[in-house]
Amino acid sequence: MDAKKPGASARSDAMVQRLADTPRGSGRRLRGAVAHYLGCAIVSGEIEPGARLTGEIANSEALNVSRSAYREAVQVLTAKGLVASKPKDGTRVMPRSNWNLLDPLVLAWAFSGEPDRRFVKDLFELRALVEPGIARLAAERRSKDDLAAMKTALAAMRQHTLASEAGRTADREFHEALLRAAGNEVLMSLAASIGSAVNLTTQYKQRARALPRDPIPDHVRVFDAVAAGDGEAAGAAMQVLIELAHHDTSAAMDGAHD
Amino acid sequence: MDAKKPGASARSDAMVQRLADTPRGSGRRLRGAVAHYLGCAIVSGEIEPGARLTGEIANSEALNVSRSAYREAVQVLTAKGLVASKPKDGTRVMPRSNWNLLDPLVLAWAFSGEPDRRFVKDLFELRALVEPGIARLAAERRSKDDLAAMKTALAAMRQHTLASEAGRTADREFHEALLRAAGNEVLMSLAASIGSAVNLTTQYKQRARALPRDPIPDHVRVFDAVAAGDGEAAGAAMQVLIELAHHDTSAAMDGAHD
DNA sequence: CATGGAGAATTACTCCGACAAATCGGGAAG
DNA sequence: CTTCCCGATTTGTCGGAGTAATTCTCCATG
Repeated sequence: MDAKKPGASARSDAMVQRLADTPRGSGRRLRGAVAHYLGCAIVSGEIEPGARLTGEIANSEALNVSRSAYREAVQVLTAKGLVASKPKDGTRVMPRSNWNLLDPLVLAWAFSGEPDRRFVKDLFELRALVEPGIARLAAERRSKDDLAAMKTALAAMRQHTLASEAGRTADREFHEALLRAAGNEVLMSLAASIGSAVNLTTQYKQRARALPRDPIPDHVRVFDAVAAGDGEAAGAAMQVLIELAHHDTSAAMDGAHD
Repeated sequence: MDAKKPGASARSDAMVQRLADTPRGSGRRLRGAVAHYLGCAIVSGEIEPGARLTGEIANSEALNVSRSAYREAVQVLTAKGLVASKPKDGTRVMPRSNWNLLDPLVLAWAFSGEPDRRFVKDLFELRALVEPGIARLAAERRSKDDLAAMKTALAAMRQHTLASEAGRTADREFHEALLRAAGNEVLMSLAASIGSAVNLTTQYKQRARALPRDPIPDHVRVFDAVAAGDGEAAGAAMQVLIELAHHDTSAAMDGAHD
């Protein structure tokens, strides 16, 4: 059983290829590429929950990486709740309910292929729950510095459009300032995850060449309400902003039927 | 460089001791213990953000573990956003904003010592934002099966008290059934994290021997509203439930001044 | 004096091969 | 039929060696 079971060898080559394809720019190490490869395979459903991964030795050889690198990649997946390992039983994919869907990397893997409609809907439902609340808290607690930061971010958004990298950075800074104003570390952590998901959907929207709306007025409404200290208005304004974003994203996904 | 720099050796012994203290029941491997040790040290602030961890070789020797085990532990921390590693620069603790505070393990580390008042407040703020929304969605979408599951869980809660393990399990099952009814995977993932935090605070409440309130009526109100399909009422009932829990927890933390 | 680039030092990263520990399944003994 | 033990399988841990990336320093150059 040493040599060429042609099927297996063919798949190995394909795996090595896909692994080599995952670009790993500065900082993305080999183990990161392996984790990316496995993570995508799991999140996309290619490997179903309950299924067993091939043994470490075999799998690491198939990917042409050392067992150490492979194991470290598996540790990453384990840390995110995607798999669990036991001696004799091997490494098994955990049920979806155990996955840490809010982890930025897991989100990235989920969006690496065609994003699942259902998943996007769920994400926007979460945003609709949380972000208005953040806006409300921010309106009640914002300091002068917070307002100033939001103001400059808003100005930058006006100058560069949202199509440019600078514009998107300004958008992020606006939301980050809002978050700081809310003064809640846990919400910050959650919002960071959501933010990375937003970036991915935004990217996707652009891929579909749908950039239909000027987001500035909506942001201004949020800012005004926060500046006025009106929590209810801030929450309402943010809710509108999210509903519009959801609408745009849905439209982009519908349009991308090609 | 083999023998006794007395200071370093003393600390090594202490570290080895603390490492041996972390119990690791079936499934908790050595690397898990190392991750626990380092995670606690970081989350507790013992190692401040921006600080550099000692090099792999030195640190793994200090803990009396192999470099492989140590590295895999660090991978776990990296996966949770607590640290980042670069050649030449070493492994540095990331700023708190980068931490994945909603990860169950990170939460466990955060609650391993005296829980931070501020942190608990932030957590309850998140619960106050999210859980009423979950209840509302559940009321609008619940199926007959969901209602049945909630009913049986509620009955179990009545039978065993919340002081027993069976009672707490029933409590978890109630909330899990509610979550399934809401039909949102992302919310499920988030709620799982929150749930683990709730367990920890509950444990803490009991440590402080404060178990002042009968939680059944509140749960019944939520259940009735969900059964009736009244989203607003369900959200309101859940909000009350959370406010009471927050109140109890705060009281327990005040009482635990000893 | 400022500035940019070549090189040295440091650190994490990857690889390898061997052994230990844990777990599961089946077979022997009661 | 139950219980216990033994062996096979798979992950877990170990130690050491060499590679690659990043930073810092220092010197040459403008």
